[in-house]
Amino acid sequence: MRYAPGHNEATRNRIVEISSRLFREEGIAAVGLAKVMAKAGLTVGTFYTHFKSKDALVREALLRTLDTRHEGLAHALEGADVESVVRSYLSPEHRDDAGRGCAVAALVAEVARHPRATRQTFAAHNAPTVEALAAWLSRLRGKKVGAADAAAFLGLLAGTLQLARATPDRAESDAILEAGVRAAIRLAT
Amino acid sequence: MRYAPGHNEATRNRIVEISSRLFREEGIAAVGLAKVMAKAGLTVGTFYTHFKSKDALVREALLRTLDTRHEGLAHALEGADVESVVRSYLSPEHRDDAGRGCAVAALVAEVARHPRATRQTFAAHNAPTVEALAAWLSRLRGKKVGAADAAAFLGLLAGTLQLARATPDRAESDAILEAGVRAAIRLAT
DNA sequence: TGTACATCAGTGAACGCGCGTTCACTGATGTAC
DNA sequence: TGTACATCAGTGAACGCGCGTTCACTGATGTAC
Repeated sequence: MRYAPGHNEATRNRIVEISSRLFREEGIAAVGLAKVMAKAGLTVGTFYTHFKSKDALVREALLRTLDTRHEGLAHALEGADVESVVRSYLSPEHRDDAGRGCAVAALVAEVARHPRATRQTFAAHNAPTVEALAAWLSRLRGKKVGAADAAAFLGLLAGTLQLARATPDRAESDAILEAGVRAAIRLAT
Repeated sequence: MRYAPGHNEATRNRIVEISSRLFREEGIAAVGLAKVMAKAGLTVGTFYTHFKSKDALVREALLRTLDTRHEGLAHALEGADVESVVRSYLSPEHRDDAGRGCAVAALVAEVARHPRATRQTFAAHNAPTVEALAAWLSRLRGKKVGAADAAAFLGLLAGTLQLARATPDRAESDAILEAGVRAAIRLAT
């Protein structure tokens, strides 16, 4: 069969989107290529006409997810008050839907154990978000907040979300999210 | 061969210690039983005379690691100033030696995706540490700090350590640790 | 207008490998008689 | 004192399975002549 122009890009795109979701939901190691390709309605063999290796897909999925988030973030931080920003990150919805959520919270620990190339992709495409956070925090505090401080702020958000996700008691998990909101507000202002 | 009394316990113990280290270093999924048993100087078959399954070992290793940390912590927090406590957690040494480090930072994201039994073991054996942190923070702030707030504080520490671990540029990673120290001090006092 | 060939995303079977788990067996030492 | 049997941590080979990766092939459509 012959394919419409852009068919290749569209398929490649679909594979990236699907894997990005699955990686965040189940972890990178737990997601096999067969599962990704089946969700894309294709067989495994096709994978290698689009990507050099699983590692290459991992990097692609990471940068896509991080870039997409950054695009949304710049807009979301525009004039938003601290509490609503922090509360939407540390929400039960975000906790319960890791697949559509923050890649840092879902994958940072696993990425830390990946090859340098993966870590570099992660760091490079997380940097714009950290910069945007730094600018936002600077505005809130009325004085210059550096990238490292913004990263620590992101660490608080991601770490607290992870703890909430690992806590089996729902009321306790909700309370951790609330405490995270309080802590983040204290830190941001 | 016949074995000395306590030999069974000693072997079981060794398997738990070794796996606890490897799990924190490489992640639970990435560590096979063959690797654990080889490090213990045994063959894989022996594993099942000591544990029902890999999942059972995971729970055992988690509770052991968390209990051991809690024992050390109560002593470490006794009269220690904020900065030295926080700085020893967010140290380059801790970042670079995950195998001997905090199980929360190393494994919380992976545990969140494990069966409920594992999450319950994790939560139950992490609770004493959170309580000890809450008591310590209460002393520092001069007013009652709840368990959820202490958990958020632990979230800041673990999340920041994870980000530092994933950051390939060493200077940048060091700066994140320093920023984490500042944030934790602000939050604790 | 008709024929031959090129293109290329996708197929599907196979590859070696490591995984968790099972199981018949070993063999040094203990106990029973 | 000597013999028969019980104990039990450890052995090592095998199991089915899913993994990432490879590769000869397909087949609908495009282009060349």
